[in-house]
Amino acid sequence: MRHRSVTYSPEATFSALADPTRRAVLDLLRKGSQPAGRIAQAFPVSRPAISKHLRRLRRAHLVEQRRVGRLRVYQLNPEPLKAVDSWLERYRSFWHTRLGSLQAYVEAEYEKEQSRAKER
Amino acid sequence: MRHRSVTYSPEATFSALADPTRRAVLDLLRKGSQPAGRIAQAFPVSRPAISKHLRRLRRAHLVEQRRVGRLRVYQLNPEPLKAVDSWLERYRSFWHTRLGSLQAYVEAEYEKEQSRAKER
DNA sequence: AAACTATGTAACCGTATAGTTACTCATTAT
DNA sequence: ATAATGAGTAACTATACGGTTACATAGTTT
Repeated sequence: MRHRSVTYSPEATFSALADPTRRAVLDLLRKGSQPAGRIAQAFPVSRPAISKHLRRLRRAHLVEQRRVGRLRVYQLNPEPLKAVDSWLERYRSFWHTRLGSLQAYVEAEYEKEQSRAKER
Repeated sequence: MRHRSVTYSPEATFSALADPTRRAVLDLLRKGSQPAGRIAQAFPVSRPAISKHLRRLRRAHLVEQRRVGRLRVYQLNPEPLKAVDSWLERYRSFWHTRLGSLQAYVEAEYEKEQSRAKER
């Protein structure tokens, strides 16, 4: 059951990561799993607010929840972050090779094409 | 002027990337810079909608705009993605080393501490 | 079983977002 | 000069979001 082989929607992942509080929660969980209440203590917002952030993180599979007595212990799940990492892959070439200049070339090419097009 | 040494807010970057249309625009620009109109043609939504997406991408510094005649040519700027990449860095250890088991340990430790705490 | 505790949900509010159509502005073509 | 074209902005609408307080639920203590 630990390996459900889920596909993580970049949709859910990126929008979960868009909120600073949620990123801070993840950072906190890097240092170890914690129950909801203790997580909430680390933030100036109300506990229900954190509860909602945790739900969003859960739906994005960025955290997993285990019930321990009346505690709900949250644990970081880095899988969706791996997905982000591999999404970034296609852009890596852009900062590793000098592709800016190539881009400039493509642009120039396009603009030439544009002017040619005008002459039908 | 090309090197303004800007700091990219993960805030702006992640929320820009949260929208599938905007990610698609970036993917499109990977293949070369294009004017706004041509970008818009690639999508089923109205041109003003794309215009607004482009503004958001601009504010996130994920694209740059150059005016060429009456065209506005958009070019991908991978810098903020590099920032995302380095934000991810701190999580890489989580999927490279086997930290899951360590986490389990920390949890157990915490729970023990909890029970001890009860006894004042 | 009654009281307490941890956590999630409901209902509500204000603001942001993505989309639309209508309009404006600047540049190119006639 | 006038028309046409590319692109951004304005105004509006519906929905999502983050926050709040009040309430519900489940487990733990006494």
